[in-house]
Amino acid sequence: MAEINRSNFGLSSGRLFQIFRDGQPHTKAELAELSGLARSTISLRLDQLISLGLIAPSAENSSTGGRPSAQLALNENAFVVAGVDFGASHAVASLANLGGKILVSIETKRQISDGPEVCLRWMIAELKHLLAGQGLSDDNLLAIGIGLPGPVEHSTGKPASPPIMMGWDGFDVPARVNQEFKAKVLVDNDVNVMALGERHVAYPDVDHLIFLKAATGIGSGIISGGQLQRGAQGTAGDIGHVRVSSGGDVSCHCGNFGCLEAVASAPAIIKKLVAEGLPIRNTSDLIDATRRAKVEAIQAIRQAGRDIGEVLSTCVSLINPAVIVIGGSLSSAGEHLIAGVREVVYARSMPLASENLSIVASRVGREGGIIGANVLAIEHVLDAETIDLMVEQSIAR
Amino acid sequence: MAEINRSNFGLSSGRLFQIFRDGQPHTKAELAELSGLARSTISLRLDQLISLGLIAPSAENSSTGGRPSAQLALNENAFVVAGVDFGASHAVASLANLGGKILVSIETKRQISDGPEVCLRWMIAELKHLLAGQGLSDDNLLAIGIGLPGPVEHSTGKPASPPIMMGWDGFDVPARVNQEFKAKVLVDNDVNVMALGERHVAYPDVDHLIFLKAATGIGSGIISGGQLQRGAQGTAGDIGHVRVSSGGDVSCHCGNFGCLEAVASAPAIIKKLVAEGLPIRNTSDLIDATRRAKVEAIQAIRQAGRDIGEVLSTCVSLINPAVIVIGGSLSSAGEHLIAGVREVVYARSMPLASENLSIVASRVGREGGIIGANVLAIEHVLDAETIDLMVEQSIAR
DNA sequence: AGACTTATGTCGATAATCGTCATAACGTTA
DNA sequence: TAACGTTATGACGATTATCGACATAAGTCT
Repeated sequence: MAEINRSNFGLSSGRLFQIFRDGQPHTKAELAELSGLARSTISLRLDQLISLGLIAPSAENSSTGGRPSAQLALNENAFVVAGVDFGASHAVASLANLGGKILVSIETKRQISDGPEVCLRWMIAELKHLLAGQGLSDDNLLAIGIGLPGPVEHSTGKPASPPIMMGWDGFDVPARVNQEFKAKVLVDNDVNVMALGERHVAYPDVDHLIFLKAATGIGSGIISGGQLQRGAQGTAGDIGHVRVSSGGDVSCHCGNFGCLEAVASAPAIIKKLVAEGLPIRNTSDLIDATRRAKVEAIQAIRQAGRDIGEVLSTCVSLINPAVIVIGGSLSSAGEHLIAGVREVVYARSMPLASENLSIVASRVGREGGIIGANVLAIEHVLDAETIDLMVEQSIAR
Repeated sequence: MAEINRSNFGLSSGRLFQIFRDGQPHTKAELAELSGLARSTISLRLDQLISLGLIAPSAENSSTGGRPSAQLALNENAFVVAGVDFGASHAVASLANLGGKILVSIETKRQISDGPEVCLRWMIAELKHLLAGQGLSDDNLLAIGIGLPGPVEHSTGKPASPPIMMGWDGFDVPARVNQEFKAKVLVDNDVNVMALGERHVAYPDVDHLIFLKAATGIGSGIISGGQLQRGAQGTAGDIGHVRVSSGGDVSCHCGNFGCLEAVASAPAIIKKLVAEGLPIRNTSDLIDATRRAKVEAIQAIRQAGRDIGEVLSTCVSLINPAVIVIGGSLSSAGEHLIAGVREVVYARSMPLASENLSIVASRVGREGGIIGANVLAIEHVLDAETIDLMVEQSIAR
């Protein structure tokens, strides 16, 4: 019957579960030693997690002379989460398993400036559609991660004075979504979300990482001390409007002069090249030009890299990261952008801070947004407290 | 009211104790409701903490119609910790209670370049002396916090390639100290330590704070997300060698050009004023000159403030702090330095990041170092795990 | 003084955890 | 193939930890 196993002391089921988040299989004996609890107690706890589906037997262990130990591992397919990435003029919705593997995704052209009601209605309809396509009900969806192109107060899920998101300011995104899904809703800045995605895929063990996105705008997501840093108002990492030396008195749409974004963003570079007579209309034209080894384009990209590097060298002094990842559409232009970044950062940084610093191109690329959005959701779902709550509820009924 | 907060289940004595770290008195009923445990269980836990001396009855509560509840609060005098602050040419050793209140301190002129053996031997002798003066034995000292003027790998307590600390590179400070004291030894950069001190005294509830020290050198301590950020190599916050626009090709002792420290540090300002013919030999001459309203000195300090502000404006974009504290000997020069900082930071920062930003002078001043060093020690002592360990050991005997 | 209210400590009841033991599952050896 | 050694597992009684109720203490109010 419903034995009430309240984990009052020591490791609760949820905290025990954290051990499995590395994705590796573990034996009961191993867990018992790690936690200091008796094997029989561990068994009880694991039974709870197994009955929830979160843990499942994995490949059998080879014998060490006696009965082989059963291996248990995280069951990535126990539930699904959703990851949604809104850009300025596009949107992607996706479902992923608990391992962060994208199951399905769908992209559309959609203006963020259409406002929250329109955008979120699209998202909700699309998620319901994707769930149905996977043969799942709404209850299988435990959390929804959303990336938005502007500052977000993550604790409440409300956008904060976003410059390009008309109608979104202060809109209670989780409340709106929860009218349709009871899943937990996590909202964050899109660049923060991309930082999470990059870390999840390529640098799971790095605790100090800066992700820089260079595209129409320039922004960064900062992971320091293993945690995403959001700052007091949720604007941490907003480096697009830092003044750079080559900025001079170039005016920026923010109202100031000489901002990084005013000289090194895709529109800024295009504007400059057009003034030089090159027939470049958009970012993909720009990328093409660098692929065709058009000298002016390459030089412009490289200079943008130097400008970005100037700001990043300050970041290196401040944050002392182990890895800087360069992403965004501009980074598709081969190694030219990164070469410029490296040139300046390594010239300007103190030896101790730069000797173990890697400056690399994004490995996940365009998928970083939705992967990160899913990671945002997964981190909530697999949190010890969330798991403890699930265990409790499953005992209650 | 009747909501049982089970997420706090598994509340060990150490974790229960965390509630008392606010220094406020609490009643058993309050704790029981907060933790979801029965009052009788709470009583058992509290008995353990009381027998350790960590908790003690405080002022009686006024009755609300029935028997008044007994109030319990953190007993700040249960143990002592030590805080030691090494500067380039001076050193301070102190003892404090668990509330961070300095009990005694002693200062001396001492060159850090004398090396770790000489400096630490002085420290050990002085601490033994101070303890004896308080009528305490070595066992009453639970932890020692040490601030050093250079980068430190906090996890190991070893200085990392410090520029001005000859002989300290890689020296195992905790191991040396533990030859004499069994107390836990925590080592960190002196500016990080000052940030902790400032926060403890003046901004206990602020989770995003930057402390800037402007003196012989320029450095900063960054508290973000409630935690001191140390970076991958322990050099986070090292902003003295960020290039500033007014730096031009002024050479810096680090080997680079145009560093903030090369134009806005005390020696840099003095050098400039001397070149203008003013009779200024050291920092206190400089401060005096500003007190006597010497225009050249005030202008130089204000310009230093602008230079520092230039770097801090980038920090604001990156970290999005709620408070920036300006400390160090240069900040003693009235409001001139801060005025320069404010001028640039508020001009350069985005509205959302600056509307709730305070830029203020250090309130603790010279004592910040030792207070912070003690806080470093206290944070370890009052940590849930440390307390749990103490409880366990007291049960064992 | 007596009724009422609220906090506290005690103690039996109950639930959670532990430790032991019989058993299961494997390899090895006779 | 059977017997034996080895190691993991589940079950169950023993042990602890926690809970909940109750009697009592210490106040206020009438």
